[in-house]
Amino acid sequence: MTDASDLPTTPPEDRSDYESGVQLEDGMELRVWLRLLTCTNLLDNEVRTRLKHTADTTLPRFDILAQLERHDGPMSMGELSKRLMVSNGNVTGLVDRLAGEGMVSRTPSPGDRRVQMVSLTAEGSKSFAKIADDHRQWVGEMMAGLTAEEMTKLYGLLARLKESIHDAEHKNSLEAAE
Amino acid sequence: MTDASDLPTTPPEDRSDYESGVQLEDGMELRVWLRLLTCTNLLDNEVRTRLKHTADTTLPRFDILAQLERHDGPMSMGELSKRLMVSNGNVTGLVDRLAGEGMVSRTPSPGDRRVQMVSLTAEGSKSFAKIADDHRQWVGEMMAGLTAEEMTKLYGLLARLKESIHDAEHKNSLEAAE
DNA sequence: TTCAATTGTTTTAAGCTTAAAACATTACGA
DNA sequence: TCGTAATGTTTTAAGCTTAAAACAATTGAA
Repeated sequence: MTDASDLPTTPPEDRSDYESGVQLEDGMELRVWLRLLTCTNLLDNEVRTRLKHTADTTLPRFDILAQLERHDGPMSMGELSKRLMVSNGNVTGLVDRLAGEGMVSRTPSPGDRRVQMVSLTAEGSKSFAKIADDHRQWVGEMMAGLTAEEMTKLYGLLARLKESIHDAEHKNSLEAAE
Repeated sequence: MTDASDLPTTPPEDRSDYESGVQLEDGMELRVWLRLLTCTNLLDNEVRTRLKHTADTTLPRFDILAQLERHDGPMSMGELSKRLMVSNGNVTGLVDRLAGEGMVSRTPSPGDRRVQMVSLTAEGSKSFAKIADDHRQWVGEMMAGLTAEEMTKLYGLLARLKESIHDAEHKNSLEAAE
């Protein structure tokens, strides 16, 4: 647990604004995209920074703990990889580090000797609970400036965007298949 | 330039949906955040994939070319680093690779022997123009499902969110300074 | 039964990223 | 002038990420 004296004396530079380079001729699509990127990165960087300062951990490691907590019981490496939607090799490395920190433990599956089962240790579970609370609070703070109505509207528009992207991807893979 | 036969026969897995793990008790803020992350990653992954397939390059390298093109003339490593809002060491590596590909050239500054000036080669400039066009088109395609009105609303709400995050950051650094 | 295909995991090579240390050069004050 | 502080860049160490190769174990068909 780092105390406040470890924090930088000057606030970290804002490294998240992709909009500064918008050109006059750029269309609305590009502007929306860049602003989306800006917002996501502002939030993402803030969460990563706080995670580092308050819990000395990282977002990918937190994500592993979250999956294990949710699943409630040991999970195989492959299952973790699928749920987190990252490569197998990536999970191997992350679990290595978490095991080194005493947050998770690895045991070979009794049924299938290829399989490694991963589970939260007591410490890992305790640590996760604390971090998840903090995380929820941080995100709440960052969005405190929006009214409930604005959040609902934003949520809806993002759903529309998500659909639109999925459609475009689908069209694209049809073209590629020709 | 890779041809279509290099594309995977099965579409790449969707590795971008962070919303699958939303819990009943999660608040609206967390939901908005996760959907924001989902949309950004869908777009981001799609752009990176297409960049790789059509131009065999990466987003960070494209960003460097974009800065150089916009600036219209040689730029120092430090200036690049500031504009891209990434570390100096990062720029060193990226420029190394771009120079290896013949996209940019490095020349020592005549006035100050510490300074390295970077400029686009003819090939780099040509390559950038092509990629930038493609990029604009891709983003357009992904947002094609939104009406102009929806895009405007989304743009506005994201501005509100951006403000809200900035406010929260400001508050947080005041607390840290106590 | 045997062996080839499949499945689960780790390793490797490459790239992106940062912070901090190391280096090189310039600026500036005593 | 001299030496120290500041500035610009690169290097290093560490972590995240992927794709592809390597390994290990299991499955299933001949």
